[in-house]
Amino acid sequence: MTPKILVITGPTATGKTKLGIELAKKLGGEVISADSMQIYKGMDIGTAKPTKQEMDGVLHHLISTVDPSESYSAARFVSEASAIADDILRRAKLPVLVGGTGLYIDSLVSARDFMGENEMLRFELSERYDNEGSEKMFSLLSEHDPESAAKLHPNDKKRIIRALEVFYLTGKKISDHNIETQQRACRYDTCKIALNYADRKTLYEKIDQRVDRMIEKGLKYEVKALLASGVDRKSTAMQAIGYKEMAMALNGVITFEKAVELIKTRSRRYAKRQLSWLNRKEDVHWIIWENEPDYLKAFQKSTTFVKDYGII
RNA sequence: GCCUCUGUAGCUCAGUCGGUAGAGCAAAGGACUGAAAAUCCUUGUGUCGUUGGUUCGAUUCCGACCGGAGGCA
Repeated sequence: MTPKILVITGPTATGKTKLGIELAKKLGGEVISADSMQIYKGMDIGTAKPTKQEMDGVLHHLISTVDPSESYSAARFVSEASAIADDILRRAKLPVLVGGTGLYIDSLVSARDFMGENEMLRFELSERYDNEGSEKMFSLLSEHDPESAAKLHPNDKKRIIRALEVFYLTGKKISDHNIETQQRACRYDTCKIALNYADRKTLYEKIDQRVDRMIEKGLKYEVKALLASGVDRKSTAMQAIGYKEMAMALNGVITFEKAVELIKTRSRRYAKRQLSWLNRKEDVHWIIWENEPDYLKAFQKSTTFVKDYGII
């Protein structure tokens, strides 16, 4: 029988962390973070990691486990998170997957695997893309893997390169692999709960407020420390919203005020992308806040979802 | 008080030698299979400050008025 797990997701600044902790506490669960940036050490304020107090005795996994100089990936998340989830289940507890990184969540629950990589090859392909042009590389992909090419735009450098990388590395088409994995049985049965605000404006206000709070808490100094420790500007960790902008401000490229403004608009756009990812999922139970989060109500609602699902 | 410049999309601005308008940013929508807080695609947004006049027709020309900026006193 497929094991059952609980998933708490939604766009940034909607209260996933808190609800996740409440539910884990009451249901005898442990939290597995599904967040591509909370995974990094030393990035606490800007990623809104829960503090020890906020965790309230609930065990948390995959937070601050990776050095910012390393680059994490969906593939690595799947292997680590599945091992942890299976261990939690073995101990007869409930894994509560909490986070906003949709690709990580989907990849984990659908038992997706990835087709291997070769950094050197990827680098060469990237060079060729820049030198020979997008159209050339796009038609190259059309030759080897027309199905993938049909789904991509010539400007989509990242995906064109990945598809070519897979082809040159394995001789197989990434599109075939994708179709095959889609037909595969899921690793977990999930009760998915997603949080959001009824009004887009309210969501954006909450995001703005949260950014202001991060600044107050000293995001600037966190980024300063990170850079001082030698983290590369181009590292995946430094692509995080809040970090790249603050790094630019510290470097004098933009003003501090401009950085704050940029962090806000990019966070809003990020939330929009998260929503567009989630909106096409049909198995999501939405909990919609009117103006302020009502955790008591959300907790009760979630409990009924979980019961209906047969998790408890 | 007088003179000059100025008022066009949410913002910054372009433009129409008179035939009701367009860029960037913001925004909205979408995609997403080893960077995903990443990356990529698509799309608008208007009483052209108000009010008279000239004209077949005014956002465009002329006048007045109301905002804004600067200069002279």
